[in-house]
Amino acid sequence: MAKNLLAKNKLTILYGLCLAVLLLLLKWLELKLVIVNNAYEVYMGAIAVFFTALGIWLALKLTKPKTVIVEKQVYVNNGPEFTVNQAEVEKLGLSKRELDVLQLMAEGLSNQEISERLFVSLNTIKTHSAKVFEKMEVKRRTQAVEMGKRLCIIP
Amino acid sequence: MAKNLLAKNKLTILYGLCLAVLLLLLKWLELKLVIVNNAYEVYMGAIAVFFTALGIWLALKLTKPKTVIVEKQVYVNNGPEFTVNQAEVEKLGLSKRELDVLQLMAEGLSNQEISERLFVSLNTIKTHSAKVFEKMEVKRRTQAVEMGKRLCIIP
DNA sequence: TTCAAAATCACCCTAAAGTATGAGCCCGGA
DNA sequence: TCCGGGCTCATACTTTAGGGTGATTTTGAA
Repeated sequence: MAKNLLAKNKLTILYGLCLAVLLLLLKWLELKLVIVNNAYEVYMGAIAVFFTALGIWLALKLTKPKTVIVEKQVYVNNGPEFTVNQAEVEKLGLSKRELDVLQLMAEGLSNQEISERLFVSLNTIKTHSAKVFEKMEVKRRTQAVEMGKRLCIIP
Repeated sequence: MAKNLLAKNKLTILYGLCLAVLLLLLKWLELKLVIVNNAYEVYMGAIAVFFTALGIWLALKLTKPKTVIVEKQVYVNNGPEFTVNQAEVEKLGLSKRELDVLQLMAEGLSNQEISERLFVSLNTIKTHSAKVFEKMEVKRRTQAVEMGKRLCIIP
């Protein structure tokens, strides 16, 4: 957010500076060189071309790219032998404790029961589960368990 | 393709016309009105602003919208075919509707979503789920799903 | 040592899940 | 015809889950 504003301000400042420099240049030309009155149009044209280019450049720089989300199917094998898919765990960024909570969730325990099993408070389990849901991009514990099993994170 | 070219030419012509008109206007002003020499900068500024706007407009009109393709992975289970363990279902005494509800539960759906999927009210789903829990002798939906999978009642 | 992430816990509030009870409708079997 | 089971829905209530925020402590890596 802050960076974006900075970038925009940078461009605005740059733009203002360009204008100022151009005007100074014109003034200088007016004072130091012989300006034929008939050459007005040339200057006008030059300015027009320059600022058109600047406008185009600005537009190209400032327009946000449109994002298109393409779903890519990934097939998951769920053979009889279970081994924790460590790669998936790391990809999701799940910590040890979060994984513990997810496993106990998958066993059908309530948050209260999980907290008793792990010797921590109910609030702690709520925090962990919330983080799990956030990282796995799900809304409910049932979905988290579903996904966890598919990804071989839990048996 | 042809239409595209036509459109581009149209814009180019329009652009050229704009420039010509502007120059004519300036010439006219120069000839017919009193132009204070000190007002140069004002005209320059006006031209700059106008052509910058024109450039931005041109860029926005002519460029194809920038697209960034983001691949989102969707995990799909392609395990061996699943066959319902009918014997277990009968042993538990689960009705067809109760089995439907259990299956959708296993997919991580909320009671609300299940009710919408089956075109019945939320209360009906609550009744079904309560009966499922009673028949399966579990306390929570997560436990029901766990047991259902173990008994091969659901995939 | 210092810094960031992980882990812990609390409080408040809303949403969802689950419990209990009652009731109406439909269908197939006794 | 009557009965029971399955399915539907409702109301009222309690419990659990989940969201949001903020705080403290622990710990591991730079």
